[in-house]
Amino acid sequence: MSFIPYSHHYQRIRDQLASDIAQGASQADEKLPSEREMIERFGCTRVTLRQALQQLEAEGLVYRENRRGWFVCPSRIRYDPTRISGFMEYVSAQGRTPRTECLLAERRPAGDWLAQRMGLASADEPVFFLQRRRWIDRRPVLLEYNVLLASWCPGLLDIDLNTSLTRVLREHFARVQSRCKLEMHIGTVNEEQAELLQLSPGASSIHLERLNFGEENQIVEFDQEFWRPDALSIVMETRPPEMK
Amino acid sequence: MSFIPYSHHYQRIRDQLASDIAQGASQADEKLPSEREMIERFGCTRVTLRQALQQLEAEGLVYRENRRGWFVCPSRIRYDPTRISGFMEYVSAQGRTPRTECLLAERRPAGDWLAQRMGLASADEPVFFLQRRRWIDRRPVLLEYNVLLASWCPGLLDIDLNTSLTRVLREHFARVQSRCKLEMHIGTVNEEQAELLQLSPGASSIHLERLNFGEENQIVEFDQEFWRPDALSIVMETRPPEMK
DNA sequence: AAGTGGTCTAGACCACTTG
DNA sequence: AAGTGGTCTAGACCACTTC
Repeated sequence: MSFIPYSHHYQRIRDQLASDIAQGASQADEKLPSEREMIERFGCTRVTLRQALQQLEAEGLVYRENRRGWFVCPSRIRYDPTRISGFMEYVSAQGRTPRTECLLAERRPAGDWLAQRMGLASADEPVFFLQRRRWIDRRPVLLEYNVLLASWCPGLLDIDLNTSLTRVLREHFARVQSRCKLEMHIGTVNEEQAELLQLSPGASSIHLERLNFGEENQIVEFDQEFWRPDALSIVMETRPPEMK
Repeated sequence: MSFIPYSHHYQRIRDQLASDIAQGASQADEKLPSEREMIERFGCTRVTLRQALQQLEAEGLVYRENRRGWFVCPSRIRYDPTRISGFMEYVSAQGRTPRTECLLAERRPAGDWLAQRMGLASADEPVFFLQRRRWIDRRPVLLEYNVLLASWCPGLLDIDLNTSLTRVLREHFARVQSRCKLEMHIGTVNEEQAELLQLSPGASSIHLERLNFGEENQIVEFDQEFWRPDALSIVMETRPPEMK
């Protein structure tokens, strides 16, 4: 008898589910059978099955909706966070259906934390605060918080924001951003964010922060983005730093 | 009696461990007590304790070394993948101790896959293939695979590569790279990679691919990097695209 | 109302690391 | 040799979604 390399039960289950998906037995965004159906098929306990599913989740092959079940991941969206082009544009360009939902839009004083982050002279400086949720096809993939200097785009709140902010700024205010500073890392979502993204509490996410600069090289916007980690592939091209 | 919001047992355990860490009861890279000690302290089963630890792992507060136990995460290294400056430089600059270990360095034909990826005329084009492991303080955090056009830096293999590749190219070959194309996403490591990074099999990682261009804007190098996801914060600054 | 996923218990065995 | 973490079983209850 030939030697068969040892592999754990959950690994074999993972492999079977992965090959089901690869062979197209399940389509993108399609729901997998219930856990109790799957443990019958694989002859294991739920603990073991869930270990296999969590592995596939980390690989970006399946995703979970809180208490709703497991689904097959669609392919990733390619996203260049250094480009000014908006979500609506690049998702459409990749043959998918984007949707933007404005959850909150208000004027408020910046406050200490933001004033420091944005280099404002006063914590009373008025800003617009937006919270938006963005979808690709059937799935919410991104929670976005925008903070804009109110003096830079007065009257922003009178405009429909369930769309591309880039375009609104360009068309209503003739505003274009020049450069930005980015920071990103892997983290988790809090309870509120989990609910909005239909994630299980404590699920992991890609956290992205951006400081945007305006025409005179002043800070005009501060963004935070929380992405479902399986939803995107981050791409960018650089040019060499210019000599001074 | 006031209403106390419901929270799960594993969440309370998470909170206690998190506050232990925040208060400095455990230092960076210090080992936590064994799981069996902790379940005694918390009065739960190992399943529940491990759920709490996996949550903290996703947050980047603790990390795991396969079969060795759980450790407290040190702070993240800030890394700009668009900069040419090397690992050794920016890790030192942040007050940490970097180490580079060259695991493999050989000359070989590019092969079909790489030839296409790098836009080479022939699959026989010779390249140097390097595999290096990089450490921060006591911990391996990065697995790096470099493929360099042999004609661009002949004799590279005669040089000590347990150091900064950037500096070797600059000092021995007077080579500087101009721009690059980046792609990154969240994924998992395979078995070999897990072992080299002392990760549990199937652990998640940040996967980064880079195509580097030389002086005449030709592709001269293709890299892949696999990072422990808790080890870094990716930062970058952009300039606006130039008008044509 | 039925079924689902999320949480949890109380054990067990094994391969591997540590002393 | 002892102890550790990784894997796994066979259940259970509950909150929530779906029908």
